[in-house]
Amino acid sequence: MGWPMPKRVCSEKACLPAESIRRLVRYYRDIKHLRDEGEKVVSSFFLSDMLGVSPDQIRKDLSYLGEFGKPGVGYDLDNLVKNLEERLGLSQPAGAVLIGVGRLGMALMGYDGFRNINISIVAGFDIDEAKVGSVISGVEVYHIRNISKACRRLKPDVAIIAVPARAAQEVCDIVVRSGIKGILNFAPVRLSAPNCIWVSNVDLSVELGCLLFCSKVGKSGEKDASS
Amino acid sequence: MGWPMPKRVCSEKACLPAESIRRLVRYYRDIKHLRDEGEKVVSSFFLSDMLGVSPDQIRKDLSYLGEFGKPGVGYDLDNLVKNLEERLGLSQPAGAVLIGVGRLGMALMGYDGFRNINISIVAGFDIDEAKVGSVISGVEVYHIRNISKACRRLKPDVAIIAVPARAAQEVCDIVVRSGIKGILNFAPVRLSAPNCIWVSNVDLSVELGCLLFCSKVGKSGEKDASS
DNA sequence: ATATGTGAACCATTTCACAGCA
DNA sequence: TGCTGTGAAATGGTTCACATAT
Repeated sequence: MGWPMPKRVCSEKACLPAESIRRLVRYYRDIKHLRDEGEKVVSSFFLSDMLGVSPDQIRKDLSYLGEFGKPGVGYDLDNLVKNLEERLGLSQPAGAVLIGVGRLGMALMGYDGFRNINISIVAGFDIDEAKVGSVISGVEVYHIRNISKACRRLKPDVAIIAVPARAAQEVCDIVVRSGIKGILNFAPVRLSAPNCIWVSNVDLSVELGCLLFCSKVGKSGEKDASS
Repeated sequence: MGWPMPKRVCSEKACLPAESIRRLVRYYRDIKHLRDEGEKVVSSFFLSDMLGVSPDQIRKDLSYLGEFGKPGVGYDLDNLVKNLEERLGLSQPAGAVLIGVGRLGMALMGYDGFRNINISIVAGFDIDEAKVGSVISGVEVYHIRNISKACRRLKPDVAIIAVPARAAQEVCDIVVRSGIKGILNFAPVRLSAPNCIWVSNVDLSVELGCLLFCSKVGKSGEKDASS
């Protein structure tokens, strides 16, 4: 039984909550932006205002990856960005293949937010011959039957599945056989994959359904940081 | 300071973890599907296999909303679906307005997964005059300046923001002034909104970045249910 | 015998408090 | 003094175990 993201993730050096990773990736992106605006040094308190996360939480999250700050001073931005990049595995450009060039797939191929974390979509795949050979947002579309061949050439780090629910498991199997180790799945189904494969689900209906529940039956009280 | 989803949500009757709500919405969708296939009664163990969540967790989640099962028997599917629908606030059709008819916006307007939880997008809005007046996936597109007027007529329950990051806060302000109580935000920025507004963020870059971290530096160990 | 519902135990994350360094 | 890094405490979600109903 393959299974979705655990609540805690361990590397050689550290073991940290999945929620911390989420926050750290966001810190990285937003802190890099701050650096690009010319800022030099920041404290966890300054970051707290910017990111909407408590200073304690920020320090704890950062401490999972190393010691990047100077007591009494704060964090040197250049240094912090470089270290986060390194520790998060974002220091060299990563590639993703996208399977399913429908409306959502096309939107993802053109989504320029991935660039901010040094990830780019290197190829698209679809079963529809009419789409094969086209170039969308600068990315070429191939037939699904050529995934394995393309993966040998492009060496993508992860795959994004944006096909209809009924086709998702089959695509997942193909992708796994092609040597991919991480899958971002937009299809509203539970994918079965070997334990060594990381599967992360983005379920748009569930997100919208949760929000509706909160806004209809929830009493708005104290709010709090999360995704 | 407006703020993203708390970790716990309280209604008149109950107070439950946000993660439970996520799971419950998913239960609802998948259990309804099971019912439509003709199944009559299920146990939490059966559902566990189907949903990839422990039977204990399922019973606990369901118990937050009420008592829907019969000891020694299981859950009557018709009854369970009806109750979940009711308690989750999904029993009557809900409407969402979508702001930002770019590639992602168009994909969301055509996303038919929302139908499974009785939510439909009732109008699209954009600042681009070329898009105004067009009909995408059966939904008409209006100019952003007409949001308030349209909201008075359409009474949407929630708004979906799919505009570029730089425009998101302004759109958020407009939407809040129009009386919307829940916002699903796809822009990678922290929105500022009054405390009585629920804001849920879907950050595609962060999701992909997390996955990359896990698949590059994470040691694949025991897996576990989540989003 | 079988399966639910739930209080209690357990465990992980967040928050707190402070030692230590600039 | 100001701020980081981190053990320790507190918080809260998940798992366990069992009383209860069929």
